[in-house]
Amino acid sequence: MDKKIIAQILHEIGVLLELKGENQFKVRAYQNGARAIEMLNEDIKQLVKTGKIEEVKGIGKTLVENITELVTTGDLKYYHELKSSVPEGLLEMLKIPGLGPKKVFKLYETLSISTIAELEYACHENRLLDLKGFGPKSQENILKGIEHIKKFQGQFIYRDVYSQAEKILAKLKECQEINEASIAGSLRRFKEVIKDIDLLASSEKPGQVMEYFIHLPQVAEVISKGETKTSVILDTGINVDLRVVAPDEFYSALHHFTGSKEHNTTMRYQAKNLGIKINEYGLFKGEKRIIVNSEEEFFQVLGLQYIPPELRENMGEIEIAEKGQLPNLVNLEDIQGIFHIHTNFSDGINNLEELVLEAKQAGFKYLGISDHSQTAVYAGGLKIEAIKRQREEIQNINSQHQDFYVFHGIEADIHADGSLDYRDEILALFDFVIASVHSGFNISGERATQRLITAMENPYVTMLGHPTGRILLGRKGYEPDMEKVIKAAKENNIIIELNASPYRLDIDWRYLKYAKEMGVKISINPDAHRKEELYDTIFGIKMARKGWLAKDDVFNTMTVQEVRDYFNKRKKGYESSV
DNA sequence: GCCGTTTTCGGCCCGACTGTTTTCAGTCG
Repeated sequence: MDKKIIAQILHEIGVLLELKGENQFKVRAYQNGARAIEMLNEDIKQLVKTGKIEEVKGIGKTLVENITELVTTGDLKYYHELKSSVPEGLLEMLKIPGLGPKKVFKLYETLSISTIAELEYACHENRLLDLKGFGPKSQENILKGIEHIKKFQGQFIYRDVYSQAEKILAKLKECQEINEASIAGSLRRFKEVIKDIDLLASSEKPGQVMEYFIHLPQVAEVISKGETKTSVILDTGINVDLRVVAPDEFYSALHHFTGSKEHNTTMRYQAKNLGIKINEYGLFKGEKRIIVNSEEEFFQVLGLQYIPPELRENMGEIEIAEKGQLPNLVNLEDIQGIFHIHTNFSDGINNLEELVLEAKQAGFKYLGISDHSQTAVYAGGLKIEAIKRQREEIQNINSQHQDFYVFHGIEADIHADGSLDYRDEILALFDFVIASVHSGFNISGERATQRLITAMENPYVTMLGHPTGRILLGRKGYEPDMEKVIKAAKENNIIIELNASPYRLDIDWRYLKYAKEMGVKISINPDAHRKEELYDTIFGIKMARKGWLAKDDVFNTMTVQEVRDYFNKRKKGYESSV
């Protein structure tokens, strides 16, 4: 059992205790404990074995016992007892805006409501009206919330939200009463999935700003409106929160509203040690406010290096910033070329030449073509004859372009047993081979892990494609043990793909830091099926930054000559071993 | 439930807004 699952269980215990009306500080202790475990660098089994787990801050006597039970038996009796005492539907009900643990439990206790469906029915029957703490407004809002959840499941992928946020922001900047405005929240932190848009503005006249905001043409409904905080729903169904602060509060507020909540919490502890209090209006030493004129200055006051928004997830960034050792994060300009491109030989829309022209225009120096392999019949996977034809076409293109190079690769399907879709002598024809899973998703995590590892042990494989097969908000993917997969990549000298399709963003950024520490290179691949999708590379860059990657950690920041040398060296490696 | 050199007891991060109240609990970020 790895630390991620342990952290999840501790977190869930916290939520369950909250639902049962337990002491809020006990709840917090479990949630702090969950975070502490998540942030560990060491192997948790080892920590338990050596007893060092007791030394972890936030883990006391009870949590040590619980964690030890989880690690040694793979289970926790207390967790099961707790879980069985709380109906599962109550956790679902927490997703309805305006409903927190107290109210959910009250509904359960007094009206025996334990699912969203039951709650919806009860609202239609007006049964919430007599309940203390509830009234007609809350009943109405709950129904709206349920409708919203059903319609949109309450979440959106980054790409679909960002352009909307930019448009609203541009409109705000036109408002004369606004001094400064910015995107904040999870969108500013480049989270792959977004719940709502957070915007921040500064003004002397917040009331007028709010009036201006709610009358924007995209606004479909006003949820709440105050002097400093207003929430609306756009015609596209997404929530937007606008906060307005005084001009000299802007940068400390920007930090506050960018979050994450966990990052802010740790920042407050950090500040407290220096005798400074942080709230959304600024930094305070006693009664006296310390005014800052940029976010850089905000961090400086607290003795920290500037932490870019994408790193603010409480994954050790504050500690490292204190030492001044944050990485210099990779940029789009560092990318020399891109791999994992589909042409009309398989399921891509464009031909090779169209893709090359677009790539040149985008400033790339090389492309790595990788169409589907023969088993992927649905996607027009390449038969042997087509491979040879494509090879000739690529050689032809390469002879025409002096300042651009096309590498010939393949996206080879990984079969259920981990074997690849072509014989070795066919795989040997390519400059590079991306091994990916496209079928048989319903396997255990253990089998998925073994399947990927077996594929990576094939000496002809260069890269592992979209390691979990997830589709954001759509498909969970097979759930391999990513730490084992990354270790195997290291042992077999395999590059791991960060699939930059906004629907995938797979490998998950949460594992990038580990891959970096292990010295496994990451390739940011757009998985483009049409020329416009070459530009999806930017979403991969955002995730790479979120995962702490610097230029040197990313394979396709290498020049065309460096890539050629790398592939040639690999080829020699397996030619001599075969 | 966790923590600690002012403490082994009594604290634990902070504030806005809503809907319910008639001064505030609950939710949210």
